[in-house]
Amino acid sequence: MPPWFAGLNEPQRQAVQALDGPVLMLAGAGTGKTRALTARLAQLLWTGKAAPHQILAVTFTNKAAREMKDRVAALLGIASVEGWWMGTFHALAARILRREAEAVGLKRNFTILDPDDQLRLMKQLVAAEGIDDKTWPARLLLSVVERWKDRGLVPDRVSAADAGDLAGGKMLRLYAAYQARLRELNACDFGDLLLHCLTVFQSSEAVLKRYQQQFRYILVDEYQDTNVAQYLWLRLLAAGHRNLCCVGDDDQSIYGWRGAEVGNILRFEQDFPGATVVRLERNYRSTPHILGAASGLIANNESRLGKTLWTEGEQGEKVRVRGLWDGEAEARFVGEEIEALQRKGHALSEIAILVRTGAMTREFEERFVSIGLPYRVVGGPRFYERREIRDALAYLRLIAQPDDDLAFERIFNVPKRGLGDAALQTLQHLRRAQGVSLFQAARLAVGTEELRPQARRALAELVAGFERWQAQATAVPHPELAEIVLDESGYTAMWQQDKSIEAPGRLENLKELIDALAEFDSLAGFLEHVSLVMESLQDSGADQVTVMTLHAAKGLEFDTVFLPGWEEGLFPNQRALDETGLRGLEEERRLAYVGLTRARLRAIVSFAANRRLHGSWAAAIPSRFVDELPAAHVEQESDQGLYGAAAATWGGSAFGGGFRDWGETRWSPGMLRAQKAREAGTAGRGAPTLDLKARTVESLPKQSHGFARGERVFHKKFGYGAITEVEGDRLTVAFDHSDAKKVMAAFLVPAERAG
DNA sequence: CGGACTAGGATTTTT
DNA sequence: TCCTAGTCCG
Repeated sequence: MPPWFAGLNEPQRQAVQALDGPVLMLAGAGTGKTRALTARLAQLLWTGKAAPHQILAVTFTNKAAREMKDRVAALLGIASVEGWWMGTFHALAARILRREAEAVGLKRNFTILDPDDQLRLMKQLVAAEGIDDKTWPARLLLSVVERWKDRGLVPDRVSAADAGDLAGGKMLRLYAAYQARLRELNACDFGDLLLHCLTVFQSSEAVLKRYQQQFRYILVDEYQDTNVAQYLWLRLLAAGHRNLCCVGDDDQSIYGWRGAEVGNILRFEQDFPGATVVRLERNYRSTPHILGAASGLIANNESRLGKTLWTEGEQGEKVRVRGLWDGEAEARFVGEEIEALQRKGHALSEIAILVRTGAMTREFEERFVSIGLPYRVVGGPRFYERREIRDALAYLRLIAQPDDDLAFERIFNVPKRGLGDAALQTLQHLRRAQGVSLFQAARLAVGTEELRPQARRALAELVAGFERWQAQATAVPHPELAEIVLDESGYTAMWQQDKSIEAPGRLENLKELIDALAEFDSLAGFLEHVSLVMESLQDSGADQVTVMTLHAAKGLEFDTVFLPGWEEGLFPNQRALDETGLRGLEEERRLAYVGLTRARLRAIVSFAANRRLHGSWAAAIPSRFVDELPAAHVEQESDQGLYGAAAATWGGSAFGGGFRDWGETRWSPGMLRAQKAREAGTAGRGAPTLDLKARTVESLPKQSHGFARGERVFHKKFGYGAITEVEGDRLTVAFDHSDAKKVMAAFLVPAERAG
């Protein structure tokens, strides 16, 4: 028996051995999915059922593809497996489309547009079609196009009903114009990579058959995050040998907002009759308490296949739930907890803070900087999205592909050479009239009186530069060429003269770009890589805490996971709720599930009663997800005595009373103290009620705050006001000097006791 | 053309 | 509150 079977459990072995026919591997969080997958690939090669080039393996990210390649090679005891088709949908589709480009009216050296270019293009077209961009922002219309592409819809397949009155009824025309313009530019956007592939496959039986025959075995990871276009792409390719293995977890589908269809995985058995379904339910990652909390939470979702994750081992620590005054306090709390862990010898690299929105990282960054805690933020501005990198790339793109008008527009006045809107308008006019590219138009304009002498001179120099660089491209090694281009264009000089603090870093990044360039055989190869692999080059081995979004955390695991910001509106995110209702809510819940299941040993959920959003303060209510965590696996904590007046009303339960079914009522000593203080009318400002042991409570009585409608109250942040509504311990207060707000009773004191 | 100012908007994001 | 994109004026 080959070595990769060692240590696999029964379902995992089944997943490895069921090589033929359709297979659905339902792999819960932390159930050793990657292990089974790599073993399966090794098994395919080892049994001789397929050569590497006959296996199509699709992953969600480039990183995942790399890791899988390395792991399979390691299993087989070789340095690397050459020649197989492993990568993301987009990378694989691009590889196919490069060969078949002519069939969809593109040249083989087509450009893959980045999101910035896409938006710029859409803006131009919105203006050209006479659509009011105030009512119909290009951003929105672009996302409409993207969603259509996600569903595999080319312009003439979109129904009038789908288009509705979008863009004032001009949406279909706009989509067609967008596609037409992309063809003129010899360019594709990301969605097109798949969409054009589908067109190729559907229009040529022979071509499709060739690929069907080649790919004897197809394997897809993260199937729950595939969209319709990807599903169709797979179905076409798999129709030949029917050896399709899809791996995923419906409970971890979190990309619906960008077109992913959980339905793909839910429907698999109907789509591929006779499919073998393997369930990996034994979790090797988390403690029973963490797993229990996560399972209880996700059980609130309706649309799921349902799994029963189990694990052996010690119960471990309960999931801690902690309420705090505001975001700042929350960051302080997390910082302190991390320092405590650090003192006990825990590695910072085993600690992560998973936030719902990117903006939330800031509060933690500020805190960590001030206490000197090493951290890194994953995500954020990616290397290839930096301005200087994108500018440099635009130069290189224009050398490789002179029809790339978007690249031309980007750099024709960067560095500033006295060319502006007027000059561009002239060139655009010429471009349209002559049916040529902007670069060609520029070349033409140099020989006319169309432009002012100054602009003409500048443009002539630019055109001459590009002609020279294009000629050099064949003779000079490409990293060197890049250096020449950046020097001669004045781009490097521009940043050298820039006195801002970012300038040196930008020059540094440009150097890095040149280094990266050297790792590729050709300029074209490099540009392909750049457009398909938009990941940052960060991966320092330093011992630092990781801060990132929940989305970015998918597939990762840590000993300790902090989950801050569990507040209604923030998480579940109000916008997700508004836009997709129950579907959105369930996706948010899956996101919470993903977050919890990242933790191996401990998870700490927190929420704040007040949060600053877009500059203004908002009172927050604990997330419904907090209520949904099963009491048996949760330890609830809250602050008291920390916020002066607020502590006095602790008995009213800032964070406890809102929880349903929290088991039997138990009063902690601290609560009793606070309650007594309240009854006695002595606000506990500064009262030493902070007692670590006393803070743990399992249940809090409801309606114990004793506030009534009409009562005058004082709130530390909002000042005086009157209660207009009471819903449990959530009160609506009409503040004298602020709008009416929902606040937690615990943060109110009767007005007569304030001050 | 380019710097300064102002108004609006502000999830999640890999490819 | 903070950032960016668009507008206005020198």
